[in-house]
Amino acid sequence: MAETALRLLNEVGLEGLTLRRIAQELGVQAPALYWHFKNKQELLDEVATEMFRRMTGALTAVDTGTWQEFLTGAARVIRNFLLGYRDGAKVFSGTRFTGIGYAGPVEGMMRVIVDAGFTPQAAARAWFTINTYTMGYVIEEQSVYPDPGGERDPAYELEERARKLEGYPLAIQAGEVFFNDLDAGFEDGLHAVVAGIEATLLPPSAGGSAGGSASGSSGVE
Amino acid sequence: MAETALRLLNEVGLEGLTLRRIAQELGVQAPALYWHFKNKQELLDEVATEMFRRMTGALTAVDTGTWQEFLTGAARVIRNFLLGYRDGAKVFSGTRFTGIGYAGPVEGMMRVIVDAGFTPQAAARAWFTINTYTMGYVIEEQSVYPDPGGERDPAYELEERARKLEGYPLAIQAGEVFFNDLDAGFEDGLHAVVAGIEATLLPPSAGGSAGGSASGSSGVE
DNA sequence: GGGTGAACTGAACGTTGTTAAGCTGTCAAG
DNA sequence: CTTGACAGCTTAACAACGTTCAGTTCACCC
Repeated sequence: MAETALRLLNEVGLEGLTLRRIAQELGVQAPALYWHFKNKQELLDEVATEMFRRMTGALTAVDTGTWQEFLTGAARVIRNFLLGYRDGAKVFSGTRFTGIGYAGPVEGMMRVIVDAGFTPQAAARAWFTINTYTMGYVIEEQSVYPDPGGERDPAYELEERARKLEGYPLAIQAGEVFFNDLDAGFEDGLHAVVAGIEATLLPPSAGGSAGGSASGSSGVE
Repeated sequence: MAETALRLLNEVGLEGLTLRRIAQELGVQAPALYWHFKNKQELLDEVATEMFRRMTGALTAVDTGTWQEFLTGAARVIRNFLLGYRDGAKVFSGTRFTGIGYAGPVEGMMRVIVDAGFTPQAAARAWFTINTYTMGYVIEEQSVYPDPGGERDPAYELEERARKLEGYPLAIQAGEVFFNDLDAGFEDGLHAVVAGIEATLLPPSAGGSAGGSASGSSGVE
């Protein structure tokens, strides 16, 4: 059922994923879904959980040679999976997992990082930072390339953009860097984040340099 | 009008921001809005643009002493602004700017980074990476703390979480690190990203170490 | 073979984004 | 002064959405 919704997601997108459409796909009337879910959000949570379930297979197969290889490998797996579903990143980021099926995989991944010499706290920060970057990147990416393997959204045509931004050469160039080679862009940012984790979160004992914590900043405007 | 919608956003949230509600706030009937906007998405684009407009003031006032100070300062400004609006990050990430008002500020920020010794390409990557991290972080953050200055969403209660995840100590600890001190979490990740940018994107001439580009990876599953 | 409960149907409700057609004022041109 | 154009709005309505509720079907069990 979550499987059906997930398959449908790629055909109709997130905003086309209505309860009536899902029910139709199941050969059932819409209100029948309420026997299985409290509301639509709970259905979406189940969809996200199913996505994560499918991820974990590839995720536990990631090379755990060095922690750098592991983190970059894991980030690539996550990105590729999210890109595999229409609005994948949006669905994933907007929902909470159901059940506790995620606990095992999370524990395993944390284990790898901790065994590489990170404190549990630093490991969590490292993992969260990598995840945050990956999710943020794919959300942006999927608004430029809305469907998996499809064409660029016409609103991002670079020539017209360059024409409009005449007089702002760096802004034009920035746009071209953003929107042209998204694979390379992800890799560059990923390498930066991993290098930064080594420089600021890995305790000195394990080959890094510093291992500080942070200050606090707050207040709006 | 975009100002009205933006003010309303903080009262009713993104899902409560209906056309009828906005119209009511303006002392007008809902279809009147269609004289000014093609559809709701265009209205939301205008809202996001207005958010950015308000940001640029604080953004151009960021200390440009070193590029590190500038990037961390800019990231903090962006985060604080996004946190200032309910669902701010979601609104911001789901919409494209209207007009070309953003071009000047973008050009200015790129200028700062380029003047610090980055190639235009590396500057764009650096800026994009910082932005991606910040957006990703705040999206996650605002799903834990939905309204500005408000309380944590009850779904993220840590004690109950710890009870459910008994037997997965690292997963429990990871959750506590995630959800407890989000200011410190942002700062830690931000410092890591900045340090990584220095290590991988800043050309050797300007005091860094490496300045490589990237490979390509692709394919789903 | 009557009862129990899971799984579903049919009809309906309130709300949403959006469209179409028509009304009201302002203001310049004749 | 009238006329007409046009910006800006209203009223009415539409299809589609998430959701609720009362009732129906069907399998299984004592």
